[in-house]
Amino acid sequence: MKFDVQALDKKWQQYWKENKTYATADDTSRPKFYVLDMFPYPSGSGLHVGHPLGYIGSDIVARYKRQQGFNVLHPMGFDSFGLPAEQYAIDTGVHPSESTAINTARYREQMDTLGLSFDWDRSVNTSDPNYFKWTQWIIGQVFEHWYDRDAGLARPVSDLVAHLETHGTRQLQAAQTEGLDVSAEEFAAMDEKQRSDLLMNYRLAFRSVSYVNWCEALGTVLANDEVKDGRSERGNHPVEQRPMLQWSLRITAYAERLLAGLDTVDYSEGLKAQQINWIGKSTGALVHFDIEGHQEQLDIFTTRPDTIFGATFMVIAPELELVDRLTTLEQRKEIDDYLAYVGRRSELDRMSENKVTGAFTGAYALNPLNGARVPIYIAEYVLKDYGTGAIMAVPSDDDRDKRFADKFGIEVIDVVDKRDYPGATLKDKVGKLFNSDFLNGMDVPEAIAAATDRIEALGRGERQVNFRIRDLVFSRQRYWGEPWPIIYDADDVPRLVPEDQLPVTLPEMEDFRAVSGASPLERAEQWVNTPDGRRETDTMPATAGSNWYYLRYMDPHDDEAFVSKESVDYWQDVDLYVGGAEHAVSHILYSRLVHKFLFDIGKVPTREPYKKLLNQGMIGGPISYVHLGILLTDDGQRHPIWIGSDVAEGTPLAVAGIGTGYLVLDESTGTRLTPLRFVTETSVNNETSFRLYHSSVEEAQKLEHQDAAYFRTILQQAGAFAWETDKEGRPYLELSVEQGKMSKRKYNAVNPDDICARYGADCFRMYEMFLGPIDQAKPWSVSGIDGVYRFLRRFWGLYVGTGDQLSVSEEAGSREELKILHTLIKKVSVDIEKLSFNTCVSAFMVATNELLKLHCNKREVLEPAVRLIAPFAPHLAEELHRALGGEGSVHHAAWPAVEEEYLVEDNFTYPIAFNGKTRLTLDFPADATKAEVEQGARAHTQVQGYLEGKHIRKVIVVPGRMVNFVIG
RNA sequence: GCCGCUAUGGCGGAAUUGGUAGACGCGCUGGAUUCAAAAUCCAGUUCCAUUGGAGUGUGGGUUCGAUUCCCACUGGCGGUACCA
Repeated sequence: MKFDVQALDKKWQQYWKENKTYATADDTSRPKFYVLDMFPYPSGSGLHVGHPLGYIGSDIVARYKRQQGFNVLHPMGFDSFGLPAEQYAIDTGVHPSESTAINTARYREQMDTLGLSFDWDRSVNTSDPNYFKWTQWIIGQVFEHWYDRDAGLARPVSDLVAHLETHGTRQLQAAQTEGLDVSAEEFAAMDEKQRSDLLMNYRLAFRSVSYVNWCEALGTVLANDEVKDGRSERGNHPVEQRPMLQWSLRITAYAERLLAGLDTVDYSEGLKAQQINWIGKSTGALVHFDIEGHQEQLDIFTTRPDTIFGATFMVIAPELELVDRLTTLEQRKEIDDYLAYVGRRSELDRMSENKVTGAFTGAYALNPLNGARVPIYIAEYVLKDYGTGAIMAVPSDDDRDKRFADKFGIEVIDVVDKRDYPGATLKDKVGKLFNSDFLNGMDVPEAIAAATDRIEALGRGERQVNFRIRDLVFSRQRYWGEPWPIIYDADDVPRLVPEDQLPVTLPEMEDFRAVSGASPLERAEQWVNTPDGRRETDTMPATAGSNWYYLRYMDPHDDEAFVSKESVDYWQDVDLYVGGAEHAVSHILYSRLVHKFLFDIGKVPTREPYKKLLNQGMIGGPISYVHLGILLTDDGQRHPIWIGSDVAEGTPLAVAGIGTGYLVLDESTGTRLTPLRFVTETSVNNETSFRLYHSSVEEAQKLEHQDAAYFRTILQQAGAFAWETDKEGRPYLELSVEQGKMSKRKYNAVNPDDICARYGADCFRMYEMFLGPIDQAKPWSVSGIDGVYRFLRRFWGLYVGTGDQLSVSEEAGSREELKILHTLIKKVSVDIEKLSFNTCVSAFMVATNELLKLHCNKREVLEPAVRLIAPFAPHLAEELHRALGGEGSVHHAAWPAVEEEYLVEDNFTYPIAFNGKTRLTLDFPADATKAEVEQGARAHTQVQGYLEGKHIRKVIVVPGRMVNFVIG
């Protein structure tokens, strides 16, 4: 038998596939363990070395649990609906289903190459009609339910109708789009359409006109998490806010439960914090202000009702309809001008320049506590979406209000005395109230309660909890997604497609382009027009399929339900979920939402989908390309500079030898930045800088290249750079290398296949684990993989002699050898549980080195070692296991048990410290008493040398730990 | 700004949760083997000083003893941002 990694990989991968070694049994007698990886979107570029990090980690856990006798569910599937495949189709004419099938096959092949133990018979694919039938079914259920705040759960819409028939909206505590007041009589008088519209106000999947993120370039609306810095996450296109009629999911109904549930799950603090942030709960009060000369009131939300006596003006969001009604004749022009200005400002403008702007409406509100007359302004710093879209402004205790008051010359009334809290900022909730009537002398927290009590007593408001989270916009004007299972009848009443008619599949189309907000599906006339009415033409976002997929794996071929009751009762939830932190907010939050909904309607037995979540760290690649940017210096000069890829325009920079300024558009090329991609050839592993030679710039210019035009500009401007000369006299620039996320776009992706082909899958797996803690970000570097390869060869060498013959002896292992084995068993078992895979690998190395030193070849020691390494190096372990005569696959062989007796030490080596500094070590029997150790240590000649001429103040002896002499 | 994570040799990282800092691996140095190279094996490798000292981003503190706990900073990474 030879150490031929390529042959071993091939042999055993083939065997596992043919024998379905990793098939999950429907054996409910054994305890279950569910290890799940976030399924990938199968992009055209395949896996890079960053992907497998999590897959390998979860695979190790799956194999370990399997060997421990758990019935392990470890599936993999594909999130195959989504924008990129559609965009690719538009660009190339290849149908998304075709490109998806090709990419999926490639991913599967790459995963098999890594020796991952997935049960492929349970694989799911979100664009498969047999799968999305159930995505549509679930959304249909969401549509058929409303949220009862009294009961704290989702209830069928039929219950709501019953309530409306008897009580109208009275006593209805429902999550709703807007507060409505309808009596039972009025409800009874409504026709179908009116009722449908009314119910829409309460459905958990509902249609409404609201401001949404519209992306012109993609021709679709986007969810908040698909927008980064005012641009689309996919494609980096500008996004604007537009009022549109869209489907949404009422996630706000679940905000409180999504928050509370975080206490019951094992997620990292960082991840919990992100979710908490996103949900954004804040407790305060809703206060009604009268408006002078108007019937209606101005409602505001504040977390600081205590500062109400310092409210010297009100601000409302420019978008509110109220603005128009409040504006006086004299102020009309000013307000109209301001509204026009706001209309021109994009999200991007707002973010990049944070200016103080606003306009006075001419109207006045009346302070409900002291009747003070306060002017009402509009300003863009007040957001229409948060709270009521209006605030009482207290310039004495809020930075933004202060800036506004300063600019518009508005009075400031100090109401909180913060002299006792030096360093406290305006917003900190500390200090004593003054200038505040009945609140005077109170501390802020007390005053908040007192002010709220008074406001409630006067009927001028009530306590309120506000959330930052917005309802989830759930329709897309795209082709490649699940069609909404809705048909509008002749009266335009939306009706759910009955279950027996699901799935609603996509029509075949030639051209998927969305035209000005109209879904491409609208052009599929035959498909749209059904005997029952017109089909909804919007599709669902990619998250629709991914937020419940973990349930489908439990019962992937069920035709009767998305998951059978028996299956979900057995598998319950995911024990360990592994995936990238980039999905920390959206994906996890949305699947928690859907899970809670399914819990409410009795379809799942657990309240949370994922017990424990592990975010693997990103493996960065060196971004070995640079950009040309233009630095506009403070003196108005423009200088070309080299910058990293992540520097955005407008960034202030200080460049040595040039000066300070900020980055501007490269007008000569009309692009934002100019990428230089040709430097990738340079090996930049482990370097912090690399040399860009002038000659390579010239060469690149000659290439047939999409960026060729840019290179000319670069050469023209190259003179501005500080070229240095190397030993051979060639001019070069010293450029820094930055680490960044691997992606095809950045030309820094490393393909795992190449590494597996060269070193074998086992080596690749162990090397990725050896890189460091799995949850930490780290740069990819191939240096060091040789060390792991050498280790595997040495490990192999324990079993197989120089003549490629098995050289294992049946002789009993020595106590020393068995100690090495059992130390290893303990270390690896504990560390896998801790998900500390890097230390497992080094434990294997240590044990191997020690056993080699002892020339150990005893079966008693080596046979269990094979079972230990099996989760890490499955191919090599399987080969050795069979060679040793093992029955069946090593991956079903029992995990070795620790025998503590071998770990007991006769002696303990005590560190002997003087004033805390360790100077020497001494051996004493492990069971020596404190006094014995102290006596023995004092008697030692070397110790006496240290003690000579010194006064011993104290001796600390901790048995089994250390000895410390405190001397002076 | 706010939130979270993080900082240890030339590099990736380890340290039983307050008890021998630098495990393991890379790299480097020297040696063996070889005609030679690769591969392999052996020894060394935190820094400074020929004995001894210093040392886990910085400054303080608690302790017999601190990489670990507390306080105040600084840098890096990630998230988020007129959220009232």
